[in-house]
Amino acid sequence: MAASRYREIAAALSAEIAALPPGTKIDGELAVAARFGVSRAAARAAVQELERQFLVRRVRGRGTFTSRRIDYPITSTRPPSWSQTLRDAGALPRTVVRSCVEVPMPQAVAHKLHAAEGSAVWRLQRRSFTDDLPASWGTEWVPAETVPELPAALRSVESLDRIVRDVGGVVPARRWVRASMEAADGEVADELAIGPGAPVWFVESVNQDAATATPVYLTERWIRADAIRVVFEAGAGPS
Amino acid sequence: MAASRYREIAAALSAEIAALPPGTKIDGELAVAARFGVSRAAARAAVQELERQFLVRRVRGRGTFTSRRIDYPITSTRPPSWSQTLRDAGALPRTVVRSCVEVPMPQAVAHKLHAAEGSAVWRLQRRSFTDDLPASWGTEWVPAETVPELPAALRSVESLDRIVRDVGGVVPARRWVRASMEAADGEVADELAIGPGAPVWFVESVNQDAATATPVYLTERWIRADAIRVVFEAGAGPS
DNA sequence: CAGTGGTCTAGACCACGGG
DNA sequence: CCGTGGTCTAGACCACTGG
Repeated sequence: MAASRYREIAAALSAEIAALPPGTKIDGELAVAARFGVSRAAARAAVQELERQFLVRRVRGRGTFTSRRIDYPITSTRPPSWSQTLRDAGALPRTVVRSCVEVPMPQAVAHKLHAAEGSAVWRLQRRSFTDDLPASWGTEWVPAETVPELPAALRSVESLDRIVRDVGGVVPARRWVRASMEAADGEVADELAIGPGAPVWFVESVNQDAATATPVYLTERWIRADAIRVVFEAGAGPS
Repeated sequence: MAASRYREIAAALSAEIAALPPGTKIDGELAVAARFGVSRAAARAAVQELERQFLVRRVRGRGTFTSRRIDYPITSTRPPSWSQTLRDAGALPRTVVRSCVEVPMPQAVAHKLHAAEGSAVWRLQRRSFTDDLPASWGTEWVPAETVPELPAALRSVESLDRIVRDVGGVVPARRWVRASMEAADGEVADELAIGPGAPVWFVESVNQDAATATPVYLTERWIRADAIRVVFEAGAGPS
């Protein structure tokens, strides 16, 4: 079963930090090694165990900190807004635009949006943070006719959901969504500041106007599994 | 970036094993250490990297083997049959009954099945294997009136979907499903033969009769994320 | 600059599985 | 019995962060 020193230590630390608020700095590897009288390698194994269980987050040069996962529910009823969903969960979302350029719509995107291939579309690449930690990275495809001045709009409002409501005059709702868990590879791992192989979500979503059922925009988003607890729910509720 | 010896080794091994059929035995830690001229710890780190990326599976006493994840799509259209879904993906599913007892229906289950609390229900606990490797473990709740002789039926047929079709005369379809990724804790880790903290799915599903829309049974299932690639899809398809 | 986590070495003993 | 992976020690150097 457990019966290994580093798991005992992990369990002890786990109990200690359970009540601490997220973001609290806790003992590092050397401190744990000294306190429990083990080598640094064993102490490291214990702290890595906590990291695998999403209980702590470690940053080289800074230290080890208590952590929590933010719930991110994906359902047909909830509006597909990253910022709103995270605020509802009590987190502080922040989104940084990496690039926003107008390009001819690729075939694959046109197919999903029921739009004409080659028509003008904004390709928006953004990184999102929760509580100042990188959590998500990906691309949104917004037809230029829906929001002609997207870069300008993004300077005052971070939420794409809000922009298409206010400027485009549509109410986004999920039309189709697909999600799976993957191991982060090179580019994704870099953008999310995690090691390669760390678990990440890949979520693809086509959003439509609630009134007209017309596809409005497409998102392709990678999400850190240690930062966000994606909960997928579909069908008639159990109640 | 990468720039560490063990990641270089992991990348080299990854390329080597890419073409091998799943289940092929490959070099162990000592062999890798000798071949690349590094310590066993570095070789171990490389092989663990491959394990995190779901490329190999390691078993103490036996060795390291190439691996693959089986796609397990969860959609409203596909029938909620574990065995059929896995066979469609080209895997060989096998299910072993751990226990099957008739109990009074708990309140939480009754609520989800729209049934009377305390009425007779089978509580079926099973483990499932794909290609003879443990992949899933969990509980199914089947009202006794639907399948009065469930233990007898299970002796000849493994698929619960098939049994309720043939004996209960209903056609199961997903009514409601909820899924999230968690870190395996004690009991789950034991049943799935993985270390604590390994990534696992928790999938809860209420299935109903396609014709009458009456809830038929409830499943609560833990799934090894390294063995099964769960893909959810909801809403009107992109095509 | 000191402290952190990331990597690495060269050993060691153990539990487990299969011949 | 031997080979496997799981755990552990006692060191070491490095890259990165913060003051």
